[in-house]
Amino acid sequence: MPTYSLVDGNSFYCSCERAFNPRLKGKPVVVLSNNDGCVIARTSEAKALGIRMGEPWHEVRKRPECKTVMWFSSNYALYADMSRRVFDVLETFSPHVEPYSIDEMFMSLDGIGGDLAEYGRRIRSTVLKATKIPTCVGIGPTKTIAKLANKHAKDAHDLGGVCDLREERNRLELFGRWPVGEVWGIGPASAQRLERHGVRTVLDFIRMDARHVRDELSVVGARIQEELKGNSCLPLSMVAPMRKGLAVTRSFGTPVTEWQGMEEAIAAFAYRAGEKLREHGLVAGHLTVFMRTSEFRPGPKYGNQAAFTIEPTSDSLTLVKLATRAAHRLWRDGYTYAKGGVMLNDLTPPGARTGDLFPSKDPVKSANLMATLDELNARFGRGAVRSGATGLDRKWTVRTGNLSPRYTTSFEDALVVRA
DNA sequence: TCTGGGGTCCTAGGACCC
DNA sequence: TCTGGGGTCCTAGGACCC
Repeated sequence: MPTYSLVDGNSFYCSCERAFNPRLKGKPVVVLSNNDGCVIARTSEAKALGIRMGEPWHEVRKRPECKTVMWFSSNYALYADMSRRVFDVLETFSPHVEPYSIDEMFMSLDGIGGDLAEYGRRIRSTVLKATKIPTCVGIGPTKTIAKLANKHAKDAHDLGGVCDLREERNRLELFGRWPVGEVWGIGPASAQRLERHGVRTVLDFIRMDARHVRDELSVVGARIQEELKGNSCLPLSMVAPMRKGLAVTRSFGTPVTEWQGMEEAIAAFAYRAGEKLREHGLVAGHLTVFMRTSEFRPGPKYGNQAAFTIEPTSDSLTLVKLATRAAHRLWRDGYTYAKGGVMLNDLTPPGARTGDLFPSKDPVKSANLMATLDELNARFGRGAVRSGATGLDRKWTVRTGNLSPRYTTSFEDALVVRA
């Protein structure tokens, strides 16, 4: 059975600010989004004041008890640099580290003997010493369980920041108390659907009929259920897959009512999008432009987007020209626009042709897929599983028996083969 | 039993994540 | 005055092909 751990920086953005400013220690600190609009990170002291994630800062700062809160505009260059430092430390503990987000890293602890909780404590103290970033460590037989363990390590202060849920008997009692919505991948919509079936806790969910889960929550839910049962479906991938798209979008600081203002904004977004593209050494073959009125303010609502294929490019001026032309078609007079953006998709290295395979495609996933395809073909006969089967988690076209349904999804078969 | 079958590509929209 | 900015994956359905 594999062993995963998830190492997660506590109040990461705030901790980064604290790392360079000792006076912030023990004080309520928040980091704000672009334009200083909302709170996107807060220390435990700030949480204790009732400041919620995503709350508009202009509302929070008015509250008397929040007058003393120290606040920072976000500094993503700093946070990315701190994230890399944490990664470097973790690599001294395991050769298999997958950065999942700026503040979370999955690690494989396979083959590491002894007391893993003790190992986790050593990871924490080493990271803290080297980077001044406090962390929590969750350990489990699957990524999804490691994620839950990490959350528990954060909540239960008697654990010393480390929680090991490898043993099933240690899990089940906790699972019976946790709402299913706390599981990684189960959001509000899924939780509501499950509630309708009387499923409230993680334990309820594990005990739900697998086919039923698939019908309600698709393969995504089925995979999560397997993971919670202790069967690993989500492998570690150390190679970052090639970026699939990028976006530059903003809420406007002051609402836009004139075409000229919109034109300038879209041009700036497109220009910046081109810069990002060049930073990654890629060109884009698909461009999307959108604009919309505020969701929060009264008045006439309007929103629209235009998406189209372009000659692959990363040239900012070309992108600006194409994007503003598209924006012009979307523009309607008489509205107060609050938001807009430019998105780029179909990213490839320059000069790539249709059908090229890029080395940056995740080799771990690819190897798993090919092995699984081979096994399925061996089982159902050569050529039984055809293209279109692009992963464990996608459509499988299985040519056995009657052909009636257009696609036969045999996720269960895939799981059997894996096991 | 069965009312063409199998496939690709594209788009839109939903859901979730940090 | 002021309400984030990114991302990923999955599903469904239409157009089109042989």
